[in-house]
Amino acid sequence: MLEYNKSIAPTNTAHNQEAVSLVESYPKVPLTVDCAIFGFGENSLKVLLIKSDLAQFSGKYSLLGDIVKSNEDLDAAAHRVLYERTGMKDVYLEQVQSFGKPDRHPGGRVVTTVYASLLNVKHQELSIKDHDLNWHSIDEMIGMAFDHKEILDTCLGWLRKRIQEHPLAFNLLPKKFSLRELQNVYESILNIKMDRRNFRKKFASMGYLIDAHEMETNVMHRPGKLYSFDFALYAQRKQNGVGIDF
Amino acid sequence: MLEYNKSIAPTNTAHNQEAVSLVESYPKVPLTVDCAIFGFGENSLKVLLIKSDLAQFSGKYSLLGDIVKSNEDLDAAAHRVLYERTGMKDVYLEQVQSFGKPDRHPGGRVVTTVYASLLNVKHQELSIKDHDLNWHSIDEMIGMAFDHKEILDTCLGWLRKRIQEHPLAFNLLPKKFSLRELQNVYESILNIKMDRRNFRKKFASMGYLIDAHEMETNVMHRPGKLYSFDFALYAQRKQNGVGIDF
DNA sequence: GCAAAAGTGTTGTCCTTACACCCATGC
DNA sequence: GCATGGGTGTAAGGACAACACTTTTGC
Repeated sequence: MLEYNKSIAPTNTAHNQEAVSLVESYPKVPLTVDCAIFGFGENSLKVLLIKSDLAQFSGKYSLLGDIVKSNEDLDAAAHRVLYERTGMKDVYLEQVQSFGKPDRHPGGRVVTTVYASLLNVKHQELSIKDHDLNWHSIDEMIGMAFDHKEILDTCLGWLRKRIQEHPLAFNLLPKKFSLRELQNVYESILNIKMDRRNFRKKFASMGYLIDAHEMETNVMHRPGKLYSFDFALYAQRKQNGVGIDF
Repeated sequence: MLEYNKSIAPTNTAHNQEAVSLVESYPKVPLTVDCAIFGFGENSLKVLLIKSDLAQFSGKYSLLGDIVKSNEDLDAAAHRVLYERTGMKDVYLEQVQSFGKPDRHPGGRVVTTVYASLLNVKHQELSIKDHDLNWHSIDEMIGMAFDHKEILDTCLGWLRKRIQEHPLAFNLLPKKFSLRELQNVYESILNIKMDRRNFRKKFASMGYLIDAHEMETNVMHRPGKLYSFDFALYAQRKQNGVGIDF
């Protein structure tokens, strides 16, 4: 699935001239990517936002976005935005949806393809601070530019669904984490309370947690054991089609 | 969620001029929509395809697509394609994903936003027959133009997942259907066999099936009862947030 | 010693699965 | 009367939810 067909790369033939002429006749629209960059810290889910460029949206916040270059893959554009804004490479990124209402941008028709990205906040302290780039707690509703509130709501819905079916939580945590931290991620994102014993049993029975043989430090209470997630085992089981729940 | 913010409609102010100038500086790309139109008939899942326009893809098939007009909403464009190709309005349509590899179209850079659509084949007999428009069984792999094989695979994955969580099957069936027809839809799409008794129990317990007090006709065996799906009840329960499985 | 969270098992309920027999209809 | 699918119930197993007490550490 999703195998890329390399046989369609342009060649200089009569056929190709026909195709080129066709495409040249197409209307063109400005295309952007926006990234909803989620992170987790201080026991709550956060999203990275910048202050809007436009005077019209003065004081309002927007998602991290940029134009798609004329010969750039959409995924590549999203990774580039992330790199330019935060300095991070090799970050988990997934396409969520495209938004194309004709009046969603006050400057005219702009279609945007939205990606969601999950970061470990701790690893991001080096980030570039242009445009008042900052983490904002999801709960505090702040004024947002364009249709970015709608987009963020869509991404949050996406995240809530995905985290129950895929091991996304581990992209929001350090490599080694305690079970309490893991549960906090789920509770914050889903906005529910979960039973600690059942939560631990569930993850223990899945068999993806590797005991790091380390303990928490600098906590004001009994320290918990640290674990890491067995991404290799997960990939292997997924490949084998063995029934997995997430 | 997904509430549309009407406050951003263009106005003729200095602010707006700033935004307009900004958007005018953006690179522009050709944008299309493609529809993977699924239907169900003769006990198998089908997809509507046309013969490709391009000589380069002579004999190959492609999804139903068209350009997005410069001031057209993406959803509206998809509905328009559907209407122009099949004559149908008010059809179930959902955005699946956007594809933007720079070389996916031999004529140059074209980004496409893909929608999946589910039709009742029986209702489509009036359809326009341009470009050799025809239903093709999903199983028979046929040569496809562009990256439409990849796109179709993505849509099929989407459909398999969605049909287990949402009542999409009823968009592929007549208003009144037998439980066997319903089960056939699930079995064809998921490519599995299901136990008839458990299947019936499951749907009976959900409470969404309305007894039409009619029987099948023209079948070579004992006729089954016909049911319709209680869309109103489904919408109501969904609204109330009562825990539902699909 | 007190506050705060770690760690741990059992029980009941519900959902899912597996499975077999008689019935109604067309031919 | 035979072929084809319609229609039905039960029992076992697995997953999930509810629930309380002891332990370890920092202060």
